[in-house]
Amino acid sequence: MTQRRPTSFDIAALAGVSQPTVSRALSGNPSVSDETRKRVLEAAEQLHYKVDKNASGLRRQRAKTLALLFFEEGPETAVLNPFYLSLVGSMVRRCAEHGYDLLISIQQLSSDWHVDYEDSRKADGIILLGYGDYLEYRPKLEQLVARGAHFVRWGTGGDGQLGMTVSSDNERGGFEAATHLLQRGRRRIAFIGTAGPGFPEVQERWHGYRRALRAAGIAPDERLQVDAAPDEGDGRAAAEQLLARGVDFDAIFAASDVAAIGAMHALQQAGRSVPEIAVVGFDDIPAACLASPPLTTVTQDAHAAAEALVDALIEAIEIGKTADRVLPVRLTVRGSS
Amino acid sequence: MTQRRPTSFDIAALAGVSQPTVSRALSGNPSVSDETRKRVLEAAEQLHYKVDKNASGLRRQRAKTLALLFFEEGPETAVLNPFYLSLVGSMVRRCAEHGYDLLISIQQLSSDWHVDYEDSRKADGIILLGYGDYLEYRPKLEQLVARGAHFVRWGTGGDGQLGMTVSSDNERGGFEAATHLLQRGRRRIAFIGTAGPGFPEVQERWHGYRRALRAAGIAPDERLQVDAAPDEGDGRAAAEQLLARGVDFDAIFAASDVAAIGAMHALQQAGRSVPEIAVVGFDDIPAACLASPPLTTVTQDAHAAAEALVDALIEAIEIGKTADRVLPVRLTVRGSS
DNA sequence: AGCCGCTATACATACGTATTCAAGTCGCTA
DNA sequence: TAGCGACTTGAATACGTATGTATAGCGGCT
Repeated sequence: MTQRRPTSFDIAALAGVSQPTVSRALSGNPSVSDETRKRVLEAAEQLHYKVDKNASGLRRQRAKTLALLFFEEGPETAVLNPFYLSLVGSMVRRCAEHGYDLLISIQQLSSDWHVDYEDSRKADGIILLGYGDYLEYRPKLEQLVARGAHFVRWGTGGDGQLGMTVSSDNERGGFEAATHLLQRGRRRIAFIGTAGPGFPEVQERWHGYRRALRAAGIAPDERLQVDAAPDEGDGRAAAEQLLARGVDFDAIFAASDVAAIGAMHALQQAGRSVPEIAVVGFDDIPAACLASPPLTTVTQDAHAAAEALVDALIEAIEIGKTADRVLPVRLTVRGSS
Repeated sequence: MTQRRPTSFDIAALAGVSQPTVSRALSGNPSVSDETRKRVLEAAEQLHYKVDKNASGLRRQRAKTLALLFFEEGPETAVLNPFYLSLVGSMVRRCAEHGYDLLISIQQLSSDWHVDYEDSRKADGIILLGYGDYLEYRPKLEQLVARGAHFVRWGTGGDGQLGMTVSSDNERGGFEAATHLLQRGRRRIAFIGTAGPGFPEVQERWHGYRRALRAAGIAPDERLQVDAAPDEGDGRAAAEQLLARGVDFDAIFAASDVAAIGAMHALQQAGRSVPEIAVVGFDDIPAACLASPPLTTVTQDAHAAAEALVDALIEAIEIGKTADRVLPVRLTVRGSS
């Protein structure tokens, strides 16, 4: 009943050739004649033959698989950042175009996450996605580098970062968001987000924001900045804190959409109208246009980001070429500003 | 520099035993003495040894990997349903607890998606996630069954469904949603969602909704039902159509959160206040509490769903036990009703 | 002493593929 | 016609693990 799965030997027998020829024919080796290749392909088709991934991986010492690794703070919740999730579909597709599979994992599963995939040959390279404190992970990244592992991170490039990086033009995004608010006549623009050294992306957005203010001749007011993680509750709390401080403000630029949405909720709950106090976010997560009013935000092109990450990693694996990539951002104006 | 990756032979040499003993020690075989096992584990630790997944998979004819397959309608967009995405984190964790990896894929990549993973031994089983027309996929499911493949679907159990199924108690959810609206004094409750035979979950929710109406002595009015896919645009269009029909209604029960949110937008745009026309959704996607007003909805426990899917599949693979599972739902009342 | 049974380990092998090396065929030239 | 290269194909082998079978050690029994 459950007949044995066909092997390359079965194909060989059916096509009247030897097993190595089958392997060559299927992998596109040019030394196989067209005539033979055709017979082999037909036989393979007929028996529903597929190359055994384990055997193939064992023989060539390569898994043809990438690992996608979420490393976020936060404990058991397993609620992943929506922007990252929006990358997943495009990543899978891109991997498939290159003939790779995509394994998915999250941090904390094993304290050895950083080497597990490489060591067990589950994956040929790792895509790291995570806000959070890079400093904390630095030793692990160093270990990856030391082992010659291939990996890309989404985040911030440049200055002494470890490994390859793909990122949005965060500084530019911050600049454009703030400039937009200035053009809307806002002068007292609050910033919600942790601009500390552990969060380089946020810091860059903050730099862009300040550059815009300076360009408009406005001195940044420290009382208008509140720390907040990319999290609805944090955004809400940040806005409440702003209100409690009693400082005047007519706009908010939040370093993430989820925080921006949380802030809008707090404002509305406090009886403040939102387009009146303008709010701009960053990311353009799917939920941004579901908020009400729909959130003006700095759009990161998720599709391009996903492809850039995959392409960068595969290039590193296959031809050893490593180069950071910075993707353009664009402002998407909606109802909240 | 790049020293060769250690194999079980290296561990064996270091621990002063043979290679098979290493394999047995690491896999917990009880015939290895504690003393020996300890030496082996130490040696493995010392050399950073990890079992080669390809070799192991080849030998045991099992990949210790599950494939997660999204099959949704819609073309290139690669925007995946938020409820499904919210399952991912918990699935990964559960897989890891069982010692499995999780591969991710989307439909359309290959017309052979339904057999690809099995045939190439990439995965030992498949988790299928997808709304949409089961009828269309039925032949592929039949092929999976015919080949003795292991798979679970999220959706609807019962009556002649193919393979194993894990689902929410959709009928109950529909009943509770409608009952809640009735208790809020609503009498003319519209239903947004395609209750046709191709969408069994939606149909069950619709049945529950009608049962609640009947229980309250209300005759369902066909003009209060509008088709809509789980999609913001469709929800918006559905609400607009309701308004255009000129039929009176004081509440909407939408078969998905995204459609519900779309409907709220349409209502608000038309100048209708939302808690006044009450809206209830289904799913409890992360964005549901970000909407404004926050959406009352039927909560499906994503964490439980994820674990049930993984557990069911692994049980089928490892001990051949197959049983459908139905998960309870609960109503989460928020501002929209 | 001789034998049995039990435990802990070693030996040998198979999983299915990809690749190295050798060999065969053919056409062509000297 | 011998010989040489280009082009195809086949034979042999290695990848690293897990497991069936055999063996060594050892205590207890008659």
